[in-house]
Amino acid sequence: MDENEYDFRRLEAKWAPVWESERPFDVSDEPDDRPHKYILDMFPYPSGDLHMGHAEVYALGDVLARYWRLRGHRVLHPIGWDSFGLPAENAAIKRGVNPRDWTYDNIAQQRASMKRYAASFDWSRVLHTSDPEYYRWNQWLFLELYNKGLAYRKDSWVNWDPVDQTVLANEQVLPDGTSDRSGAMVVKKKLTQWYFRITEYADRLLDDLDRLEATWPAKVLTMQRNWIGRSQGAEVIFTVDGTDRTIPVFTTRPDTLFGATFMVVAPDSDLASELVSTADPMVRQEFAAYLEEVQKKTEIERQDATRPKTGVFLGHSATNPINGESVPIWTSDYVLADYGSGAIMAVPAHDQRDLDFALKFGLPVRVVVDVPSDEPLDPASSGVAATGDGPHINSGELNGLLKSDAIATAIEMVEASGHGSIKTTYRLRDWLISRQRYWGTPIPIIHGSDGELIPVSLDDLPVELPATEGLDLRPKGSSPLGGAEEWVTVADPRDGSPARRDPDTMDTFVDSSWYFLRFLSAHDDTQAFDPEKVRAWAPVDQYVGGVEHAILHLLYARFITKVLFDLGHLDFDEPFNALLNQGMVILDGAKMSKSKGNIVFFGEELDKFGVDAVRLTMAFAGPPEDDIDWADVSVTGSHKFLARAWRVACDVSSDVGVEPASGSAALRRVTHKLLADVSGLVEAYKFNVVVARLMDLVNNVRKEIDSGAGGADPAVREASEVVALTLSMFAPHVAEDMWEILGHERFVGLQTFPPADQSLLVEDTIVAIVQINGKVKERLEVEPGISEADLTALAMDAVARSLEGKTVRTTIVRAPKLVNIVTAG
RNA sequence: GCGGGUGUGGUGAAAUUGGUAGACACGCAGGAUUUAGGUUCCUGUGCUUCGGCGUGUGGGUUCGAGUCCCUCCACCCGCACCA
Repeated sequence: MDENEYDFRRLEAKWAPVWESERPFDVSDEPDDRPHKYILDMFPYPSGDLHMGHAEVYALGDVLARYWRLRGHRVLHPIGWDSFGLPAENAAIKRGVNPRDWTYDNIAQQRASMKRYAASFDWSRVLHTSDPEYYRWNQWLFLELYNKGLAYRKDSWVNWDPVDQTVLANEQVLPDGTSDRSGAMVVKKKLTQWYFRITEYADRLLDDLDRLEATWPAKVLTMQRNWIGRSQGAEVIFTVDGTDRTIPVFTTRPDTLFGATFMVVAPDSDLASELVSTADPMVRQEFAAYLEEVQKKTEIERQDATRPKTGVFLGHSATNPINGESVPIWTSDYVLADYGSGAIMAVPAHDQRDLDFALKFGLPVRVVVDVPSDEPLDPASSGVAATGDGPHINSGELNGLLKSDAIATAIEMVEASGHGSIKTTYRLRDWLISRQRYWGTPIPIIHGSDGELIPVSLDDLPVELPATEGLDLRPKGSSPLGGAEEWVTVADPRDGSPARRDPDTMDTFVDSSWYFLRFLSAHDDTQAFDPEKVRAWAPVDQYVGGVEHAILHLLYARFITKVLFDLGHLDFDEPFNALLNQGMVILDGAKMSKSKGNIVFFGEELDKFGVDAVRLTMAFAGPPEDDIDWADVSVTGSHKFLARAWRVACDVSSDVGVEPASGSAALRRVTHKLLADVSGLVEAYKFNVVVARLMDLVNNVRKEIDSGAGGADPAVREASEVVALTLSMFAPHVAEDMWEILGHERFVGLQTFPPADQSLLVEDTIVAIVQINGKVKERLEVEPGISEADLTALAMDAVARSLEGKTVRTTIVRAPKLVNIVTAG
């Protein structure tokens, strides 16, 4: 190997061991005066080696971490593994390996790849969520929620695979309604599961999004707002005729109460079965058949709004509290059991779904809002519901009122008679956290023989997973942990009688909802996190990760943070001050996938072009939020640029510390303009522009060396040092080597940017443009301080020929940059 | 259907507050060095009938619009019977 040739393999082999032994980016617990920054990349799931998506997120996250160090901040940039989860278990079943071995083998591989990738992580704080040292505190968190009444059990309808005998996530149900594992038609089954009461936080989760407006992507804010789906309206209470059973309904349009001509109840609700139990045998039979049909439908089929309405009459009627009218009660699957009260008042004239149903089953349609339109058409004959505003008719005291007044008046009316009130409803459901899986955090609850739920004492945590030996991990409808007889059987803490552990494990999103706090006290075995460290570092200043977590992970982490705030463990209630969602790395316009065979492998790219070239390409490809099509970018180009930058450092022949003032003013201006602009650019995530400016600076140094004063020019040294510093954000090996070649002590990543010299930023001359009627005609070199009058005179002179025979009407002057001459006619 | 976003050269993309459109690259063409190729260095490269024309379409505001407003078109993403 020639030391005078740029060779990325040599540089990687040279520097990786140095960083490995010196650990320049570990953050100690010693106090430090520098301002703090907590930069966090979403931690990976260990499902094999790293892929190009990881290459992007860890390249971009490292740009930000390294940037803040260069700005003189103390930066915490930790990494860990989200290592519980289903793929480990699937691999275990399929290949007969131990899920633990599979997981930790993959972690070892990813860890080696990450080190090779040279991200500036603090390797002293690594955590794995599948370590008992971590999930112990996950269990502590569960108990904190349980004690606060935020973790509870309830019956619910879940996706059930009748062949594999297991619960499936919605994502595991294919569009045709079959299981992605067994191919069997998925059905609904009612099971008792653990939930976290996230709905209690719906308002705060929604309202606090306003505080993130400037620092989170608009897309994520919108998605979360839609997901929470706050809807304001009223609850109105109907009464089943001949009984004192009441049915509350939620409506956003209480003003249309006079137009309610029937009610609809969700077929899978308790109310429907209760009502039908006292109906004719004929009705009962029809209902039973309908319910069976509905339950055969998948969630996907059911959500198809274009499907014709179906339903049956429930054999009862109810009284509308606003006008005492009796209306029939039907059931239909367009009403959902778990939204609102699972029952609605149907106003077919003013709601399309109700109208579709009414027309199908011949139910009456009564117009109560006179919606002005070009072609007034009766909804019953047009088939189009009138959803607009207008004066109310056929509505007693509401007649003549417009929507907003009518809503207020209607609510007053039902409130006065004790039949309703203002009400807010949410789309957000409570978070189902039970999983009938092995590879997760055991739920720290003991079931007494009397059915009592007994939380495991904090002293007995962690409840460790039993060994897999002798366990049947195959899906069978209940958790494999239930088969670990010795593990599951415990003495009831109350009286020593036989009791059983809860056999379920927690959703792995629980693990990741607070991991950013654990990094602050990764090895503390006395508490989940140290409040002192939390005060020093949290919340996270900058979070980096994919948009696929826009709802789930980010919503859960926000929820858990608010819970911990309420419990007094934190003094902030939003976990991530700023969020960057990087795009995907795709190939030939499509997402990479094994089946399509369009995969670029992380390791192969590093072998071919080197770590620095791949990282630089990630930053230079375009705005970080956009997808990178690997076919459209040039890693070779990045490699060539890095070699060019490295050679520039080799050509510097002045001494360390040489006074730059005597150097080329033109080159110094380019150098200092970059220094002046780099902060704004990085903080606006314009990494691609920083790289472009860096290339420009290198081109300028090259020119100065080759055709200017040469490598001895002090400005060349100054520029090369700024190149090394700036480049360290993108290409750590090249930057570190340049720094050494330039005669400095390592590490370049621990230096700070010199301040930009403002006096150097002023141009000697600038180009003013002369326009006629807004079109550019001439360019003039002028002094920056030129007066408006002088500039105008110069401009007039420059375009005199074009102005011949024309009358100048007015002149717009923006000295020193622009003159626009407006002519008449 | 509802909500959010994006449209700029052959390609990836730049463009403070409205003020030189296409920075920086890739690709391509030509040249120098070397010469087997590659590397390195230099020059050119939006279109053009050489008048001009150009930021998806059509309009508007303005002395001036990629940027602001309206219309339409295309594509991407999210949600989708949520009462």
